[in-house]
Amino acid sequence: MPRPFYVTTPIYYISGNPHIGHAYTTIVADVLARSARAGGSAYFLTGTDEHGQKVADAAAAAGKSPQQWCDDLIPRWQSLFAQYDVKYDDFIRTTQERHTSVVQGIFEKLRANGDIYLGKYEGWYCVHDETFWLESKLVDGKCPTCGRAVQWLSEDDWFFRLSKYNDRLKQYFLDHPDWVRPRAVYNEMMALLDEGLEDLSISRTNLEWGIPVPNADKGVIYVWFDALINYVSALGWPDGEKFKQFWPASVQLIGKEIARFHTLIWPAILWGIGEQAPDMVFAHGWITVEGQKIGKSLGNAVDPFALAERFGADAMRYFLLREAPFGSDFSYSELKIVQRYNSDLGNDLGNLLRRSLAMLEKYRNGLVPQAPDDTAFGQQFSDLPNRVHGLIFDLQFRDALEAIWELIGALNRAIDERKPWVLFKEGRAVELDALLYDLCEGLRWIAILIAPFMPGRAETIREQLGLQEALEQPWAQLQWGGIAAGTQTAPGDALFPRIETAATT
RNA sequence: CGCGGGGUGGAGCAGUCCGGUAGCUCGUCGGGCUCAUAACCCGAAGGUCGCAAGUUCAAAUCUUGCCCCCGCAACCA
Repeated sequence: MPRPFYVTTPIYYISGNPHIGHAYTTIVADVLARSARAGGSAYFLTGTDEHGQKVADAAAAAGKSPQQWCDDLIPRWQSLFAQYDVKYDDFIRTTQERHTSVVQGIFEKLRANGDIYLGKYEGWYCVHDETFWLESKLVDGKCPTCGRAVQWLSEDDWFFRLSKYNDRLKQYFLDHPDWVRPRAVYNEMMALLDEGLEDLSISRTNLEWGIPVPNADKGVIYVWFDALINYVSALGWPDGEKFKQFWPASVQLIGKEIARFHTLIWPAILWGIGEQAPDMVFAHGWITVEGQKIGKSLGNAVDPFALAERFGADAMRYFLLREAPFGSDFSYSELKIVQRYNSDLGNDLGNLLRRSLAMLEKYRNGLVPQAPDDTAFGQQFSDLPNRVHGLIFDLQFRDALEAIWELIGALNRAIDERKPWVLFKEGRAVELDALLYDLCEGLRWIAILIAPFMPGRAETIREQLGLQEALEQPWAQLQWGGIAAGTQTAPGDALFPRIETAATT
């Protein structure tokens, strides 16, 4: 029985509508969770981050209370994930009582042991934007966003004694060189540790939308301190059954811009309350549009709903994980999606299913023949499931998909080389049966292996093959020869109908 | 000297940590096949791996300098 697998996404800050990047991270987590479930138990957490100034501002602009604003937006996020076939186990909202009580509990515990203390927070402050600015950010001594004069503000805030954990963090990084990935992010965080960490202000007295500092007459807890704790509050820290079962997290997925919070501050908080740091934090890259970062200010945000509708959840999931090595930025364009769709999904995979079942239908009335004695494919690909499995849990999704496509390529090649139409015409039944069997069995493997990536189409393949078994099964036990002779197949519509566009013709 | 990432055949990328005949996908050109979603299979052309110097028997890969592009710098995955 493998160790229980716990994967998290960042909780998404709901100051606006979701974009394709939010879908991306969540899909990756879903692929990991589905893969883990096939071999054991897994828990997959996502959710929303609902406190802080920006949410308060956005709500005010819409004439709503912050809570109402969040409540109204939640369905938008949940329907996004549903549209991409994401099956999370829990969806946490930082405004839920189960979360706020844990945050306050952790605050209290850290204050009791001296890791949280009262100090002074000082800096340049723009009253209009309600934002603190570093001296270096000021433009001509004025607010860089609104141009108004700034004032020197100093308030009493609660501080987290982050500096105390600098050495322990550094040692932890040295002892666990793979705990932060990819390498570039690890190096960047190490550089910050070498510079030395300063204590962190974790309360705001000028803000009301947040979790109140416990046993204090004013102030709310800094939104990041609040947000990070979701990963354990959702499990019912400190005594929840799920917490005992699943913590520490196996993989925490984040975007690279929030690496410092997750790899420096988060472990320190955990250590402060006597818990373990997660096994791995993986900071993935950005989806860019023609090399430019996606952002509302740039007006190039990509609507994930429209993409799912146009290409389908499975094709989008495939594209996002196949296009670039996980961890790197990659440039998105609809033309690229169409090309991947047509070549990899339509031509290679869809067409393989179609031509295989068409021949089986024509030559053998759609019935899977006897398994051959000679299993060249079984030999050649016996290691494939373990290989793919290993690559997935090493978060090398692109390589995992390429490995699966090697089998698809080999099957397409076998058809050309062994010419079943000739075998049929010449009555060479043994050879024909052997090939047809291998094609069906290969497709069964493919359905099982791609299921975490493309759960919908994998299921379609399963149905067309006439398989009775569920696709979610331990890969280690996958053996060539699993599809039973006599299985009635049912050819259907094209798996990925070709998309014709001006650019592809 | 704020931190970091990147510059590889027409396009998009891998490979760079642990030097050893430059790889993948798409596109292009030629051929094959007819089971199939004008799909599939085989072959070919095409790169002084940003520039320069250095280390080495050997550098895309290590060192140094320079040029260009792009992110980040307390709340954008």
